[in-house]
Amino acid sequence: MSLKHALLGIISYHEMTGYEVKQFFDSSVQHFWNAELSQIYPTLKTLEENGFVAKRVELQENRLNRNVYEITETGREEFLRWLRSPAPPADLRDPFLIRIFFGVQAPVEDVLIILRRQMEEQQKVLAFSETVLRDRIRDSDKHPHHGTKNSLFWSLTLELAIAYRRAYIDWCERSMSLLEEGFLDAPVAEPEPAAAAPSSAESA
Amino acid sequence: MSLKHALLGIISYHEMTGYEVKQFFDSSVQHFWNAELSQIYPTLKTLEENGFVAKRVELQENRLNRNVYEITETGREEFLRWLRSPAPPADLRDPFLIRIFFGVQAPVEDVLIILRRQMEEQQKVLAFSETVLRDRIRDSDKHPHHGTKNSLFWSLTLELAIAYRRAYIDWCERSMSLLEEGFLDAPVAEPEPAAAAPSSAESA
DNA sequence: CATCTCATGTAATCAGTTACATGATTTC
DNA sequence: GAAATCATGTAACTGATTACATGAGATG
Repeated sequence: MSLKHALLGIISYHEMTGYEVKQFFDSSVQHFWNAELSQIYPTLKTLEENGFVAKRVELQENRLNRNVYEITETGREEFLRWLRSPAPPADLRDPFLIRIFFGVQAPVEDVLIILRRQMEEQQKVLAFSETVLRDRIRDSDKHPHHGTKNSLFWSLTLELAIAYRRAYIDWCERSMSLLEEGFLDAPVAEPEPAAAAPSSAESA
Repeated sequence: MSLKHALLGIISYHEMTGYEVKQFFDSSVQHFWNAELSQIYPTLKTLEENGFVAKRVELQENRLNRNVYEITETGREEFLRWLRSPAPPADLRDPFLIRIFFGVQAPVEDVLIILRRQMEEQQKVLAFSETVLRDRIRDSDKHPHHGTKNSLFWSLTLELAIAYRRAYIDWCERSMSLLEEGFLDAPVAEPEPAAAAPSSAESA
């Protein structure tokens, strides 16, 4: 499980509560990873059982006590071991491509519509990455626990995300052009005058 | 769940057993989706309960009977409805990027090593996509159930996968260059003559 | 004689999301 | 007075993988 190691990595910067870990996720690695609090809390517990982190309870008045986790020496070793261990290339798992794959089964116009919509969504994500997220990294230089070197690695991950979105958008454009060409070659959807009105069934 | 619709899409070509569906996965959509038999069989069952597919049992001698599934009219309607419905952009979930993100915590040489290894793995996937998979599409034109139009959509999905791998490889190269430059700027890992030998602990 | 293909499933486990439950303090 | 922030968790469910179980026929 990568989450365990992601948590170790985060806590290795400095001690943190589960809640703070979640904030870290939302403000920094959210473009390639995410985790809910309901997953973070139990994972911290098992990490503690494994001896990779140590818990310290900070008593508070009139509100829930804070469980502050700190990385242990074995935790740090385990994290570094994992960091250098080989990672098989992540496979693409994209539900949108399922739609495209079966595109013959719908009118070309409809496929063009979903392609355009997908492109727009991807553009939104890209825009967000290129503005908000990049600025966030720039600002992080000023903060403690996040020196310039650290933000170099942070931007590397962001640049991959950006490259991916750009490639996706380009692909949408190329696909739309191709389909428009193909549409001209074989105008199946046009209302033909005589006979054989192709109704829904038995196209297989 | 996308699997349900993927199965509907596959079965909409022509009736099939669960085993054949798995073969279809392995030979055509494997570059962006996968499913195990242990997931396919129960899913076909629920699809049947929903009335989207109909099961017919083909008796066989001396071996297990074949459960052949055929799409129903409602199944086809549901599939087309889903096909045109909007798909939110898939988010990148890449464990390798977690390693890079925390790259400061390891010697630069080690990060360069994992980057190179990742690049090589991505190149293998790319090579496979550009040879085997492309050929497979070309050959599919001759087969029944898979006309030229169908293979157009098939190649579209493959081209996205290829574009993604290429972008990934480029990014690996750029990242390695950047890190090599940065390494020259700040040679932290070099054996310094005097004092302060930085041993493992308290770097946070 | 071993391995692959055909053909079906169940059980256990893992990873992740959504919903539920609680409650004080701060900000708008 | 409502909503967001801080802070903890559990329970239910979904989606996917791995392991288990069975067994005939074909290929090498």
